Amino acid sequence: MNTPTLPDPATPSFSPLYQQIKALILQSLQAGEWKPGEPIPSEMDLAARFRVSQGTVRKAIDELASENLVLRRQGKGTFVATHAEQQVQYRFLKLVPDSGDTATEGPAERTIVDCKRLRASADVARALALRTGDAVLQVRRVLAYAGVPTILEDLWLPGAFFKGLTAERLRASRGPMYAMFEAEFGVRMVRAEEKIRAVLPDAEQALLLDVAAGTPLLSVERVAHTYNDTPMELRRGLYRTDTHHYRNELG
Amino acid sequence: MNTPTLPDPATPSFSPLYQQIKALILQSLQAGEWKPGEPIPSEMDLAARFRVSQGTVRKAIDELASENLVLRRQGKGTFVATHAEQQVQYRFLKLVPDSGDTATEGPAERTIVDCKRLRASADVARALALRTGDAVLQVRRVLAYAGVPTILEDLWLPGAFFKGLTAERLRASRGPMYAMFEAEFGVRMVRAEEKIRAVLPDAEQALLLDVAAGTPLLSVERVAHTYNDTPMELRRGLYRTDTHHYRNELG
DNA sequence: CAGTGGTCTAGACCACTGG
DNA sequence: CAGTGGTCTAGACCACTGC
Repeated sequence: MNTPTLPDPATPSFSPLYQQIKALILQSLQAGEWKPGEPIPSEMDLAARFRVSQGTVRKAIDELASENLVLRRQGKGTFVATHAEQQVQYRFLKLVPDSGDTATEGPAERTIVDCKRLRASADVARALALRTGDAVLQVRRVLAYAGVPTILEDLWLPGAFFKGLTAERLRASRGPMYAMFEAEFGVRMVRAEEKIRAVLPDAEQALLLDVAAGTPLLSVERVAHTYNDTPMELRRGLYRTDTHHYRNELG
Repeated sequence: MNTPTLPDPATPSFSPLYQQIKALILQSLQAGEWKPGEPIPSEMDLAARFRVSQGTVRKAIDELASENLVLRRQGKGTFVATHAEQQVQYRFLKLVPDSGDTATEGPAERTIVDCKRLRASADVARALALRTGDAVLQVRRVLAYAGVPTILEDLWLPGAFFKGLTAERLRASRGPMYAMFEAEFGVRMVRAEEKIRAVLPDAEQALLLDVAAGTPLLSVERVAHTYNDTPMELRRGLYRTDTHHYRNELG
């Protein structure tokens, strides 16, 4: 399966079999051969399909599982990961109540403030790997916990992938927004990076979050990616951190 | 190696061989059988020592490596992880310059403001799993980049483990503080969790960071742990985020 | 009970490092 | 060149799930 070439330290020209198998499975995931939540073929089946041993398929799937692209369940099978999971809902939201008790808090009350199509500004275009002026969708929403507005988010999506997304449709959907993106638009967020700062809100932001003008807030700028590291969403969040905090684990 | 018991779903009473091997290796790491930066025995040697196959040792070490307790280097061996590594120095510091160019920035200029022994307050004691009133060491320092004070940190260490740590000794040490902890006190930080908020500085903090009173700052409270999840440091950082930001990856 | 993922073994061979 | 970690195979058996 390796292209036989002369040894060349500069361009490694060597990729283990299981990496090649992983790439093939990744292609099928990306092509939508198996839908989110569905099982992929068993290790034995995949081994037969690719003409390799079960152990090699296993190692390929191990990596996909460690990247949260796929979910193993002993005795049942291996399933395409989804943001609609009950267990790991809101995988990308790191804001938790100071009590730590995210269970008792319950889900956020969501208010869509705005949802409109417009042309990408320079910085939005850069973040989404588009050209300035390309069509983008802009959404603004507020999340409240126990009636207290806590998160104000502006987000931008490439218009080409989200045709037909409206404020009504956002309001109608239940559960995580990323789960809706999977079901309605076939777009799955797989990885993201965030830049966090402390800022002061402008007048409009202060009003929406119901805080005084001088209240320090957490600014969280996120770029979320699909497969292939394609950026698919830019999100700028403002978090109140008087009753909540951003929780992070360092390994 | 397994204690044979009747199947009991409630108390799993089953632990795979490689987990047991991992625990044994962990014990040796903890006991200091191999020092930070040193190689541990080869997979073959460990397999012989524990009377298991190389593959089983391999899987045990794989997990230790994925938890950054150990570092594999093909052709050379497996080494006890250390904070003194040139590559991954400041593993736990997530504040980066907005340019992203951490290389050109160079190391921070460090100023030890204060270092004293005192008795643990209730909240410090709780974080460090001590009793209120136990001896702790308190350190305050400022980190500056290109002459601009950017980080103000207060940190607390359990006095029992850091006998003889003084401001002079802190000033004398080069490189990451955690590397010094390893070399001088045999304490290795392995894992940490951070709670992040946006706050306003008090007068003294504003002075030390050379910012106006109303400047929003990132408050980063970290609890760092050694092996066994023993908390060994409480650190409260204030970060300026006008030229830097806290960078986080979501998987 | 059959089918799935999970563990364990033994052995062969490959890629990388250093002397 | 010998020694290390890294890959790959084939086969046996175990634990978990659902029918």
